[in-house]
Amino acid sequence: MNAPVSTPTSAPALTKNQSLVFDVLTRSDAPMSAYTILDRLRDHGFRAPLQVYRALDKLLEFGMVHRLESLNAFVACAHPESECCGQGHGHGHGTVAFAICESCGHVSEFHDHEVDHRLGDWAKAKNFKPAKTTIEIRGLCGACAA
Amino acid sequence: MNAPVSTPTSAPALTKNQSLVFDVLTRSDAPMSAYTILDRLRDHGFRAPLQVYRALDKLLEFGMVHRLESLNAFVACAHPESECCGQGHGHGHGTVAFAICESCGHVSEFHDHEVDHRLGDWAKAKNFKPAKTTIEIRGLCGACAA
DNA sequence: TCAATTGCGTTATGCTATAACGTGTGTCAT
DNA sequence: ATGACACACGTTATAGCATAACGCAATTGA
Repeated sequence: MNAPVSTPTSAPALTKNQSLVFDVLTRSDAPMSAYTILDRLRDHGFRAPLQVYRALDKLLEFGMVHRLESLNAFVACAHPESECCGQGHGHGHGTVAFAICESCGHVSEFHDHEVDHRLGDWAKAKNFKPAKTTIEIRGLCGACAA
Repeated sequence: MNAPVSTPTSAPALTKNQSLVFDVLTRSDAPMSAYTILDRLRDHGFRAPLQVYRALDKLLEFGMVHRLESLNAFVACAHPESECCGQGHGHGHGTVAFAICESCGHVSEFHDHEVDHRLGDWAKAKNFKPAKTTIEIRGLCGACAA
């Protein structure tokens, strides 16, 4: 009774816990820490951090969620159009960047092919094999910079 | 007796604690966590994390040390030539990127003007005011990818 | 049917970071 | 000088983030 439930639609089937965590992240308009997610899900039977972290690990693996390293927090992927951004799944469009407003907490996810390319060139030149690339810009969004 | 001691050479004068922390980081060829630094400095009278974090805060402010967000660790700035990389000090050359080897722990610091420029353009277009930008590539260095 | 895999729940623990308090010491305008 | 201020420091306690290690339940597939 703990196996993933396949959906009629698409993408990897999520287990109950994974769905709950993903839903919470999707509804949020700001990044959430694992412990905040845990608190939101107490009513649904969550008791321990590991329940959240395990679900997050899978969602990260599926490319449905991103981790913001500079915040120790998580967001749902902003462009769910066709299987998303993952690296190592073949599809997707490479590295994603984030602009994080330090005032309102809003996060904009975007992709810049040229940036990707430049970093890839550097890696190639140095014989470095990239596994995962993090790009996070912290500052003030248009609304907050007013 | 706790005030910074001015050196004959240059740069902001460091206090004793700041010097100790900076020295430890400079001698290390891999990033160090605050707690690892603390352990290295027990013999020099360090007893509590705050002593390390306070020194690190200043060193970060001076641009002499970088924080690796994806590692929760710190490195000495790799290009001490003329006052370094800082943002907000006027000098320096903008955002710095890091390539982190997940096998040997070695970190390469570099700068790509074009990447900087592209991210700056995105920000301008979105009316986003960047304060600090993080770029970290994790993977395998040439030696370890062998 | 049996072994392997995967998800789950629980308890305990470890690592990372900061809050809040008080002390000492320089600076500088009065 | 003296008092106000800023800053570095030391200490204790606590908050916030993440994982180790155990065992159970269900699914899969040889």
